[in-house]
Amino acid sequence: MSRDAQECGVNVVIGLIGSKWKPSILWRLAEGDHRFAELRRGVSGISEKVLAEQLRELERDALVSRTAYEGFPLRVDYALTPLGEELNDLLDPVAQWGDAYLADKALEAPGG
Amino acid sequence: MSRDAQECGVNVVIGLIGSKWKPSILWRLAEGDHRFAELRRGVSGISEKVLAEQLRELERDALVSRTAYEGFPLRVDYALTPLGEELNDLLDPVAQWGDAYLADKALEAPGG
DNA sequence: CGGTATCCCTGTCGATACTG
DNA sequence: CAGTATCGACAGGGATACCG
Repeated sequence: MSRDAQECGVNVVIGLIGSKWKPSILWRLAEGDHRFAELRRGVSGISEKVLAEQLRELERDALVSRTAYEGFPLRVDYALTPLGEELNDLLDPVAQWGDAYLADKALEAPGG
Repeated sequence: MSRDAQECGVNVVIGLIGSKWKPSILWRLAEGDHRFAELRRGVSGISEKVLAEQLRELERDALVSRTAYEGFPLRVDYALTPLGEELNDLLDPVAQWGDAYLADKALEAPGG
């Protein structure tokens, strides 16, 4: 695959978090550690398969860390890495802009 | 489709520019107006169909404006709207972070 | 609880040919 | 030059069932 699209930097970030669920996962994790089931509930309609998938990618990309505990019942915690927090912070103004954009659009097309 | 994923704001922005080529198109446009063929060359391996598609979406989303001139040969200019510039500016630090991320990864896996 | 395996559906993108 | 039409490939994601 490599990078056929320009390496705008933005493309890198989109490659990292540009999937359907990753931003939501990251937001949840920004609040603190979460277990698998918590994320499953917190994120909305995501399936187990996809959540696990996204989590593995996030882990691979060093944005999220996974901690498994030995006891029973099974327990695994997911948390943002420093890198993940960095990105999350960076994305905060973007999120605000996105909200404002949405509000603006709502005004233009109230009948939506 | 609507928005099943959380409206994190980031998801909004990803919906706007999270496709394969839009960031690159936006970067080009950030340099100033461009004609269709200029974008086609500037963006790399994008096909006419996809470029036209992306441009229409960008226009629909009020990020890009289209200006057609009557004369011949045909001439159409694309430019960032104020909103588009806003977003582009906002994304600049994100792009820098993305570059740094990439450089960092390159160090970790030189044999990549 | 915390996952993995399977199968399918859909959207996105790519190649190519054609039009005003 | 600046697109549109058509067809096909492919990856991401969804539903469901099963495992340690």
